[in-house]
Amino acid sequence: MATRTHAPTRREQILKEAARLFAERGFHGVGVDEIGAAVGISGPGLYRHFAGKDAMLAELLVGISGQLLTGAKRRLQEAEAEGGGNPGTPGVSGASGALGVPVGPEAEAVLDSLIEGHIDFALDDRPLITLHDRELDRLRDSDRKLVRQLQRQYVELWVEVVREVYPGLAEPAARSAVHSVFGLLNSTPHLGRPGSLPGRAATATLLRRMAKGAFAAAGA
Amino acid sequence: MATRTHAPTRREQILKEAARLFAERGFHGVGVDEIGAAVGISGPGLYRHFAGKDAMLAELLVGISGQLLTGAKRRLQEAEAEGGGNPGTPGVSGASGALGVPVGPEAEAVLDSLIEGHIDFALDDRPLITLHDRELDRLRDSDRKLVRQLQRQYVELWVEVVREVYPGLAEPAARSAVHSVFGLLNSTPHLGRPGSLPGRAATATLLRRMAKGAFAAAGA
DNA sequence: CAGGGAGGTTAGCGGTCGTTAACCTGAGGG
DNA sequence: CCCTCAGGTTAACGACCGCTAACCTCCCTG
Repeated sequence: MATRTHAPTRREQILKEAARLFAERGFHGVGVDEIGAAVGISGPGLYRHFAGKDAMLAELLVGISGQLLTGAKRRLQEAEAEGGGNPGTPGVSGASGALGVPVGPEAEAVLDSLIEGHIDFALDDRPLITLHDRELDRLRDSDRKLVRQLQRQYVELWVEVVREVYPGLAEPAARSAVHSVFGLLNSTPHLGRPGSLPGRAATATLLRRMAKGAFAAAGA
Repeated sequence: MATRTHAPTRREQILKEAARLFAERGFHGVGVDEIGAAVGISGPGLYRHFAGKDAMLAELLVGISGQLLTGAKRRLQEAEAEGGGNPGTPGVSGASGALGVPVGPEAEAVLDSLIEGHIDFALDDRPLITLHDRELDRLRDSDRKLVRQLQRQYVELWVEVVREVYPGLAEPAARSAVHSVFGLLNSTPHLGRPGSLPGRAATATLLRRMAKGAFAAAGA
């Protein structure tokens, strides 16, 4: 929450409006003139800020994936520090590597935290969540590889935590379960315009309960 | 399952390939030449079968929505007949109207059946499931209205059944829960190509368990 | 007070795309 | 045996779109 308290720069305005338009009508369905018009300038003026239309999409998608992954890593480390957890055993789940996943009851708290973070993101940046799994194929190869790598790390982080909480889940099943819960949490754009919702807090609570219930049912 | 045992006609070939391409690269990202090439003819030959590119998308989306709704209605009626259920009380849930929803334990069986049907569809027609909630806005107004109406009926049918199974759920919460479970079930396109999956039956079982777990958690 | 760069503008080019026009062909029926 | 017509073909048109070129105009700074 401590990010970005300054006034939004032009670039940020453009990215925000571009995200909204891309989410509404698809990358190919939006012209650069429309993006420009949405921020008060028109057409080719955008090229003072971005190399091209592709570059806007790339920056959006890389930003989303990175933000999700960074937040998840932060939450995992916070839980690790808070729990005082096992300084000598950075990883218990076999050949996993990059990050130490807490064990036992602490793992469940981490999973809750991951769910909470993803819900916040899905509710606060609905256009971005839409783009994130819809327009990936419109990227240049190098950008697409980068985004895919970030997404994969994010998924793997969830999978490790989920398997710690539900040891009965085999790895492929856990991965499928994680993707399915992402589908559940990312359904917020379909829940009607923000106003027909029963309130943000109530929606978040419902989503959290459903996600936990889905995981629990998967791990039975 | 009894539908379409005959050899596929040209129109059906075209629709199938168009659905795949639209799902892969988006409606605006696919040219008519590519669609034609996918069925062995090239470019404008498609116009012997469809009025235009828009018409293909419209037929696909209307077909999907109608198929989902029809299947759901059929399952509801089958359960009604099988349960022998309450011929004098066609509807117990207040001012609902079009269809009689069974009460009590029968309702849970109906919900299971709805989940089963949706999973079958999501696993068998992944491109269509993708299009269904992605390219709706590219339709002409009249077609879009029709599709929206069919989708809304489908959702309402689920909502009625869910509220019968979990009477504690208020209507807006039930609607959100239904949309979220759709998100969960429609996540199959993200589960990797059909082959990296742990097998269709295992995937279906996992999805079914998670959907039921999510509903149960929502209705607590 | 020059001057230079940041951030706009409009005109226009080149390519792509959906669609139409005009033409061809092979199979079935009177 | 011709005629028709379903189902193709290629050529081409018009619109649109991403992007560049050329130019303008403040504002800030030495």
